[in-house]
Amino acid sequence: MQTIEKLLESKDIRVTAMRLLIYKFLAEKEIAVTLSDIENAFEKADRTTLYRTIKTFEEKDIVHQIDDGTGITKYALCENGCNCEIETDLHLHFHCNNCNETICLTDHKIPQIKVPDGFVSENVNLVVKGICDKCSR
Amino acid sequence: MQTIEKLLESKDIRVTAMRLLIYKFLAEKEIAVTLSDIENAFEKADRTTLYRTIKTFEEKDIVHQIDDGTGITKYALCENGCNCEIETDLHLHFHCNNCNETICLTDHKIPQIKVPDGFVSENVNLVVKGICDKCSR
DNA sequence: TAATAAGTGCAATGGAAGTGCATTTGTTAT
DNA sequence: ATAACAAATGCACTTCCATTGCACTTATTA
Ligand SMILES: [Mn+2]
Ligand SMILES: [Mn+2]
Ligand SMILES: [Zn+2]
Ligand SMILES: [Zn+2]
Repeated sequence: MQTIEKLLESKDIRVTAMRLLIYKFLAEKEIAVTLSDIENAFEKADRTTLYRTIKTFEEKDIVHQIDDGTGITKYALCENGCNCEIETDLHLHFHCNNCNETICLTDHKIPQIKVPDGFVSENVNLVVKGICDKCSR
Repeated sequence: MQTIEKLLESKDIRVTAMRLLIYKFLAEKEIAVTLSDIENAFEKADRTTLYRTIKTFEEKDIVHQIDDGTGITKYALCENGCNCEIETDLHLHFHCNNCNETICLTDHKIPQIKVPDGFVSENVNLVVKGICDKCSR
């Protein structure tokens, strides 16, 4: 779509074939993906390119990184106007113990967390683990 | 102390010199430790032994694992009667972006998190990042 | 004391993240 | 249009941490 190119340009990211493909791949995935997932989807491309593309997207706040506790970093597109710069993604993430998929619950914002005196909270990572909607029914 | 031996026995863990030492090491640390931390504290012992000791402790719910987002697994003693079996540690963890230390905030329980219909929450991992009390003053 | 099981040490493996450098592709200035 | 330059890509390699196989030692128990 035309809009993806506009989006990339608006974030000072040069439009390349690879970047468009990776963006589309992320956009049509409803779940967070690992680098290996991307690798498998683009077997012709080099791992490094995919890695650096994701890192570029991350720096420019197009994707955010998710640490769901599996030890493998996952990535997902940011919401429109998510402003990761200011506060890292404020929504919570759900990791399914059954299918091992991780999903952004973008409507579910992270509640205010109180910390003891002397501690300063800058951001919060909240991962709920359990059974996802696909696996529970 | 006598009590450590009793504790280990009550959890069906054989008492060995190494295990007592590692337990004591964890007990006197107020922060969560990495395997490397333990390794540095016991240079004479083999990495594998330390690793397996920690894993044994983990299985028997004497320590719990903490994923603070640094990519390196950390460990800390469970609270008395923490019952990790039922619900993984319910308290929140604080990671200091300055000194890189991670601490259990055992008094600060994780609030109830609502998830969408169809999702079943089994447990929650909550890591707050910011500046710790030692670094903020 | 012999048989057995558990604990420990050494070596090696595997997976994922990250980096250096050469090559290719795209942009900009002449 | 061409040359000069900068960014993107591909390949090889490295590092770091987690994990395992197997031999050896130490502790239990028969
Ligand atoms: Mn997300
Ligand atoms: Mn803890
Ligand atoms: Zn699922
Ligand atoms: Zn600190």
